[in-house]
Amino acid sequence: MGRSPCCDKVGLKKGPWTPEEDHKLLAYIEEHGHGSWRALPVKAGLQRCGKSCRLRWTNYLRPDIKRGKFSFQEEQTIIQLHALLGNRWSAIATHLPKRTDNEIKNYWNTHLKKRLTKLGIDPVTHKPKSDSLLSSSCSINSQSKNAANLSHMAQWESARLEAEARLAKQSKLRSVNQIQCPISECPISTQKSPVVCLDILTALNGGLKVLDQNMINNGELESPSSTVSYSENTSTLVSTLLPEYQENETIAFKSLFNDMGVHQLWEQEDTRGNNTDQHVHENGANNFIEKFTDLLLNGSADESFSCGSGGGETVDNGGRSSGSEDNNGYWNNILDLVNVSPSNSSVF
DNA sequence: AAGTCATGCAACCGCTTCATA
DNA sequence: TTATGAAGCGGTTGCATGACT
Repeated sequence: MGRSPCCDKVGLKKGPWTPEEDHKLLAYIEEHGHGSWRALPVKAGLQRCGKSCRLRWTNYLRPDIKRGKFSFQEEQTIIQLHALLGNRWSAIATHLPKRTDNEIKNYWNTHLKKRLTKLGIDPVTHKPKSDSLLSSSCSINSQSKNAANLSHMAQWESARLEAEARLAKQSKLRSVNQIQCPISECPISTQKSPVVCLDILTALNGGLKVLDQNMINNGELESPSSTVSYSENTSTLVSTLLPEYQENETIAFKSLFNDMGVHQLWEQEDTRGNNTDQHVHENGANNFIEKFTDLLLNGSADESFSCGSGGGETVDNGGRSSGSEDNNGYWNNILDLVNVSPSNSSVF
């Protein structure tokens, strides 16, 4: 509610930090930790507001910050994540260790946004400004199939990234010594639960893709989604998808899935209508991930899931809409375009 | 050499979210 | 439940620097 008044105080210095100020801040935090940012400037002998100190520390002085040119891999990651998450720089930064949200934001605004624009791609929607970019080299039919495939893959990836970001956020809130699965009754041993939970989500994601592909290959379905995979017996599914886990862990997860009613999440979708309807498949898939991640993180499926929802657009906080249903199918194409246009080419 | 423009980045501003009394 | 303070976040600004004329 109330905005911090610290920066309104007269007599506080603004503008660029001097090396002396940096030294004072660094020395204080190294010795005492930052504690309350509001109280820090006085204790550290700085004529700055706490907010300014926090910013200087998090964006510049923190020892775990990587500075310098962004690698090609980092650029790819930013573009992918921006296509999925929009201008949620802090969420994007969680996937780029040692880079700050401010640095990523600046790099996007000064480099990547312009690069996409030059390539004829709208940096907001991540859609080509003209469809000709996508249709020039392939038939409309194969294009639509590819788009459907990419869209489906992107939705899974979107859900996975969102879950990862949320797990990362959750993990910050937990004590280092008390890492445990957000589900209070999680039957898996606590020492590796968060990682295991993310592994499970990732494995399910990857496993379902494999199942889907197998079915497409076998001519069992045309769409990139699988009704059968959704209604697959949960125990079989877990055993199939998670062979790397010890038997007792797999059993525990089977039990967990059944206790949580996860196996019913797909069935709820499947029983609503025609199973051959691709839209139903995708909704089912998204609902599964949505509810599953919510169950993992909150123990409830009530909270709306903002990314990759097959039935609607993505709206993040502040009303910035990124229209993910349409967007998700495009970012692989975008990356393909960017990938063939290296930073040092004349295009940039 | 001087002036102008473009670029990159650090820092600020103001709003939102979260925690707590 | 509400009010408040603190922290987080994203948009924007302003300055330093380099390129260009």
